[in-house]
Amino acid sequence: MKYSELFGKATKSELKEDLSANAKYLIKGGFVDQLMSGSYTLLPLGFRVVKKIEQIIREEMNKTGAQELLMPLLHPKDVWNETGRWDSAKEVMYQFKKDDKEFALSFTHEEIVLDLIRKHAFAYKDFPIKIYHFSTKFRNELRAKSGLLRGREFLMKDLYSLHISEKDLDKYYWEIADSYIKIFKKLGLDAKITEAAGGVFTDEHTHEFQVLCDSGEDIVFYCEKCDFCQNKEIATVQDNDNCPKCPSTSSGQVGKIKSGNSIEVGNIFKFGTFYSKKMNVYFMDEKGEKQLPYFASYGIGLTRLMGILAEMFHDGKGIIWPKVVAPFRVHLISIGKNADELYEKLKKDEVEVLYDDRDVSPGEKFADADLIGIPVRLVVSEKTLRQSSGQAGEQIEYKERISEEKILLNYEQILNKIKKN
RNA sequence: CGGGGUGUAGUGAACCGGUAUCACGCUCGGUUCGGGACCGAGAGCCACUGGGUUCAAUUCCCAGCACCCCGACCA
Repeated sequence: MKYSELFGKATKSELKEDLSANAKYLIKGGFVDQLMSGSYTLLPLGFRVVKKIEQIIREEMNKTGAQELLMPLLHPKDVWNETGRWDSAKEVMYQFKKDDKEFALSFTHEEIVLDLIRKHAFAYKDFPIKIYHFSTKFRNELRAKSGLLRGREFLMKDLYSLHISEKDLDKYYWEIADSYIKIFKKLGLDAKITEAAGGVFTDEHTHEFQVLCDSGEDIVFYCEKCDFCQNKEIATVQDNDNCPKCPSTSSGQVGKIKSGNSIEVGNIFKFGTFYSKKMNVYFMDEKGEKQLPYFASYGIGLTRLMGILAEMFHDGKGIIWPKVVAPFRVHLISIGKNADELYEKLKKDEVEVLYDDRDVSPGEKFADADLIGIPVRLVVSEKTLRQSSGQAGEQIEYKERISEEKILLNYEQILNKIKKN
């Protein structure tokens, strides 16, 4: 992609001081544009990041045997009345009337999934069912804030699974928990599985995936040694307590409880047969008897993840994207002379490259490259050309966003470095 | 929903009871070209909306709306 042709470029404009870090860098870098409070356009650059996150999640979901589909966002009132959530969740749900019919914009899909199941699955042989989609969620947050971290409209991956036994549900539930941890790890995030309250989803406790982060709005109590972690809202421990989960037999082995701000990056819910019963979802078991399937749902907020990554991985100059989600793999800058040839070569070798071919000053190109945060920066200039004389082949300056070190390499070396990881 | 703040050009700000200024950005020309270059010329704001006070309102007052921050609440 030639940067000159990209829609939604970085801006030199000053932004208001009180913006959260993720909003500031994502807006300044040309990743997103705010339409209204809690609602953002993903500009081409931001859309690429979200698509990368989506693909990582998709691959992990598919590995668990889940199947992707796409469900509607406009829902009739009836289906929400079946579980009583038309009323009980009306605070978060956008509800409206049109031509005397009542609708809601989707804030989740449990009811929709169950309606689907009762029309398409009847026998124990049809289970387990694991279906997911990526789609927009609308939630009437009392207060949208912190840029992409809490919006009223955002992208989410939601997975729903149905099982013929609690045991089978349990097994898959923890498989997904593992899968989530893997996903977050790939994104460079160390997420803690956290016991939490279920909100409008369930009265039972659920598991959230929390990432420690100063600007997070949740507070978690966690063990410094093991994976024990509880959300403050239900916490049974406090700072400096001995961890209840650590083996307490050998003294000195028990971790202390610490607390910290955190951001929720995912959430998994076990519903048992609660919703199936409300919605009359049954299957025939081996004995020909009607049974209620066990149900669970699992969510990850994609746009929130992009926000968290920007929030956590930046310096004073801009974002520092993890390689796996960076909008491009390489940021190519030309100074003085054009770098068209190198650009074409990289494209031919299937390296995702953003080529800043604009006729602007070197300083501006460097500043924008730092702001956009692509992992590798390549520079072609008279200077690198001069330094190439006597070398075998043309030398190109190579610099990683995370480091200050600049080195000169030839094309093959650069390709190796990029392809290596 | 309570508390606080802000609405003036694309962005950020200034001023003022007599319809508006600056910086950045943008356009054109020229000079530049390794860390947000320089010179010159230009375009661009019905001052959020509605009402009130006044000879006169962008300015003062009231209401509404929007956005931001704190809180409550929530994935």
